[in-house]
Amino acid sequence: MIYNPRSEEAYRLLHDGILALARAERQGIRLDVKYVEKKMKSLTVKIDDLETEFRRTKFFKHWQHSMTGTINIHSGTQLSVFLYKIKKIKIEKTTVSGQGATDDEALKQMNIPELNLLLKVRKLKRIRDTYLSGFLREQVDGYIHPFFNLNLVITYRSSSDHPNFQNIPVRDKQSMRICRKALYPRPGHQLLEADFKGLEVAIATCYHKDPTMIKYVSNPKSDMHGDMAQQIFMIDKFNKEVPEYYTLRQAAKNGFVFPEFYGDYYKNCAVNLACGWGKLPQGKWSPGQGIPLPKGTLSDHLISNKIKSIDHFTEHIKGIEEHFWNVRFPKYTEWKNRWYDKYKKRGYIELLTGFMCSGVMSRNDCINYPVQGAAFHCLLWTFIRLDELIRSEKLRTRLIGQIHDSILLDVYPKERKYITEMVHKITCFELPEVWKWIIVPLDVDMSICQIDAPWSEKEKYIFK
DNA sequence: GGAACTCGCCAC
DNA sequence: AAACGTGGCGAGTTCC
Repeated sequence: MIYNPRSEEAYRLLHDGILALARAERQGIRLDVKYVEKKMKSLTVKIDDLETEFRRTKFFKHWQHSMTGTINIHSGTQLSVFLYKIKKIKIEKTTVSGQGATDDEALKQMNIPELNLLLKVRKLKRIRDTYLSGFLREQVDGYIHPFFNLNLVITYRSSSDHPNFQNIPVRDKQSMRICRKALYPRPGHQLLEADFKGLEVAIATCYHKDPTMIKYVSNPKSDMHGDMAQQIFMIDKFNKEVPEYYTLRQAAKNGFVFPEFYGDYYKNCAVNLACGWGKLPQGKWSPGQGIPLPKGTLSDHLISNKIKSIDHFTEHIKGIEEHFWNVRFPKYTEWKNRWYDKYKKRGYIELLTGFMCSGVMSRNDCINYPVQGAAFHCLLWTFIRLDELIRSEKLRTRLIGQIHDSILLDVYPKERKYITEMVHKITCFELPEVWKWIIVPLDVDMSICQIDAPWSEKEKYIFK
């Protein structure tokens, strides 16, 4: 529901936005149908081989004898019964409904080699049955036409379906290559991706205006995640060019900073940091454990700093969390409290882009929704402007997709220089000019594929 | 035989 | 006091 003085502008954003997105839907993304069909077949062979291998193991025989009906090795329910009721493995992790979990994390923890076969099969099946078969089912004359919705997400973000273009694998290299190798530019064209850099952090800063955060997001040489890695892991001379330290920086970013922004708390962060990212065991630590560092391993380093167990580490992270919110970013904390109090008083919150969120919201919801929503609106505004530009100048480049803070274009190579300059101009200059509430610089990262190359072959693009 | 649910997992 | 936000989707399972 939109009911505020800026509702006309807010309305126009969604009106123009959905039209621009509909034009992208109509354009579509080129699919290599032959490749997908071939790959699905070869994946099927691999999956069958792995399943055959699994069925020969003692583990499987035991499972089979333990039950009366026929086994479905892909049934979480059956696996849960076998692992926790028959084999009586102690439940370390439960599902939301309280059953013993059988997800990746739970199975890895058990250290049963046969389960690794099952995990491999799961991954390959997902590639085949979710992504490749989805592409094939949805393609028309060699093009997929993902939908982009503006009316389904509570935070005012978009969603995508038929097929979902916003969850194609990227982090896992094998899955990324297989899935993204299916998607091509038009003949003679090249795929270009433009991503806002740290968009949600920048937009959050426009709400809370914490001076330390303003410095972090305004100074390209500063490095919040590096600083947090240095503090969390107690590194004297931190240098993100050192590969081992870069890993710690990734851990700090994805295992502490972002979860804290979303409202997580230190206990979860500590376990994820140490056991997930750092590969340390739960309980007491011994020398030589965990990921390697320039000298020794993570456990060696932490033990030398008097942190000898997950409990010690959790206490340490508790201190880091307190420092993070009370010393490093106190104005951010004040804003969170003020913002939530305001919601409790009025029953709604207002986004910087003029939209309202109301209804029952938790504290975390109140703090996250306006950031997610306004950040996506920056993307949508850019998308609309690019769509107008491409149509008014009758360019051959096409807008073909969008993933929350990034835009995918199918670029006519002769227009590449012009398009990338315009993307830069629109995102970094025009947008903050029009929306005065954007008080920190915005920046955009671009990556590109060679002419006629698929999406899996993306490289960094330096346009300046 | 389909609707609704749970679980697991992909993205940002 | 509470304790990570938003989606889509496939497969298995249960309910009617």
